[in-house]
Amino acid sequence: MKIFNTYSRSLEEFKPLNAGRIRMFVCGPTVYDFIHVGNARTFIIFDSFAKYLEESGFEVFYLQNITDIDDKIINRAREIGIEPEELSDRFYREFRKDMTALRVDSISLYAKSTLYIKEIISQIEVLYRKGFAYDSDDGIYFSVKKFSDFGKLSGQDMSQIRHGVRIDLSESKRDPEDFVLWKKHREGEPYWDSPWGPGRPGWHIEDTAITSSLFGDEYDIHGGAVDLIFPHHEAEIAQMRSISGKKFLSHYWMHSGLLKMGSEKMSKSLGNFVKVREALTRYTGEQLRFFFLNSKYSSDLAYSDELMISSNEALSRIQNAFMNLRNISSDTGSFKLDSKKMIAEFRNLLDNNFDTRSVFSLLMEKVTEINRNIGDISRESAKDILEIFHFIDRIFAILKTDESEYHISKLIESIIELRQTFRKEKDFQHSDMIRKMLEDSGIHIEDSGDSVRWRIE
RNA sequence: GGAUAGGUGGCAGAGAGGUCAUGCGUGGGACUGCAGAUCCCAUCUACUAGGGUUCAAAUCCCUACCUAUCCUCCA
Repeated sequence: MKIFNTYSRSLEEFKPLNAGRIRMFVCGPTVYDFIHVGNARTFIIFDSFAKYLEESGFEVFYLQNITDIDDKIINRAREIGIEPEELSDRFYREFRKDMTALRVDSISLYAKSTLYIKEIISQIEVLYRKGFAYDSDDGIYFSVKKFSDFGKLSGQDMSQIRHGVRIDLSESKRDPEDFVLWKKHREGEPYWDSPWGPGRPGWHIEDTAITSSLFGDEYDIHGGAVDLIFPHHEAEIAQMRSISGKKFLSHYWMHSGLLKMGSEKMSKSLGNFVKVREALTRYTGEQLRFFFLNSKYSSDLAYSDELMISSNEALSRIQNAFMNLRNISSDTGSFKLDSKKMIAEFRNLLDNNFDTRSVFSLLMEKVTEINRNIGDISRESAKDILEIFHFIDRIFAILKTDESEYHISKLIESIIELRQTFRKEKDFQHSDMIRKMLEDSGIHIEDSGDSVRWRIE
């Protein structure tokens, strides 16, 4: 398997540190609000990648951190008038709900930063003792100058960095590029005791404390979106390698591209974002997954309702073919596909830097072939072809494979269709009656123009 | 100013020296009680511009222009 490693800027043959076992870490969210679909793209990409690694026979420990203490959390909690802990708890739970709805279920452990304060402090102590960190009036800082490889991952020459353009130059730092490891306590903020007095961790140190407790000094894969490369991932490398003295933190660095609204990155600060929670009222988790996975993971991708709709058309064809194959009851038929061969081809493509786009390109061709021959497929042959779809679904989770859930949703959809015919005929007596029946069964209906959205309350 | 990715058909997006990407959309047709689903055909001088290398370049090299991201926080 080949992976594009950001560190070397090249395609490398992937070799796990321990044969058969992979330790993968992906930066998680700061839980101060609902996550948006841009965040979701990254999580879906790495979820699917982890699923593929497992499908390829590796045992994967997939670790994700949860930043549950941070300026944003404190500020937002203050605005609403609740405790930071209450806020982060709430949005951690909301985040997990989103992940479930998006079928992101490959993470072995979600590690909350505040549960690793002890490890964070001991990392800072080591850095301090070794001379990489210094004590200042408002915190403990990492001295970037002391780590000569700083900038290697992002290709930055630290002498060329433009200081003070966007960041306020702090008097407390020796050098502008230094970053904070420990923030000293300020009135009204949560704090923990430490050798430097009460305070709380800086952002970058959480991740290395968590990975070092669970993985040790080194691990296989570190993932995240490109906007985290500098300075976050550089800082992680600097911290951990300064502590361990080793040549690597993660052996492979994988970065996913950004989701764009128009020509700009979707982000909280620009305000041009769509929450996952909102998107899920319009689209299914499978539709969002298919949209995100049907492009190269490392490229930026534009998001819009229009693009979602066209992507959904393609997904429907796949899902319809899948459904039709499952419903075949004929004993005779001459059409066959060699599922073993197809799956081997898919693996080949995925082994090339997780080329999901080519997989779907090939799958679409096969879907057309299947549909063309749908009347000439025996139950036996359909069973074999379905193996292909099961393989696809194990990795991408884009099909509704749960039989009961699938049939119930189909039933609901048929009832809604029936109701639509009444609405079109302006027979509102009957359409309202159907709506009431559905509402009574806990199925909520929302009309908007010609389309109908529904959800189980 | 520096760094890192890019600039591909109406749209979204793969590919990375020679053969069809794929999907959506659009037009036509087949099937069908209607619709839907599905299939077929067409949309085939698409690769930012200008130079160069090569028998052959969207793909390699040079130059220019443009875009995004990072150099606070961000997935």
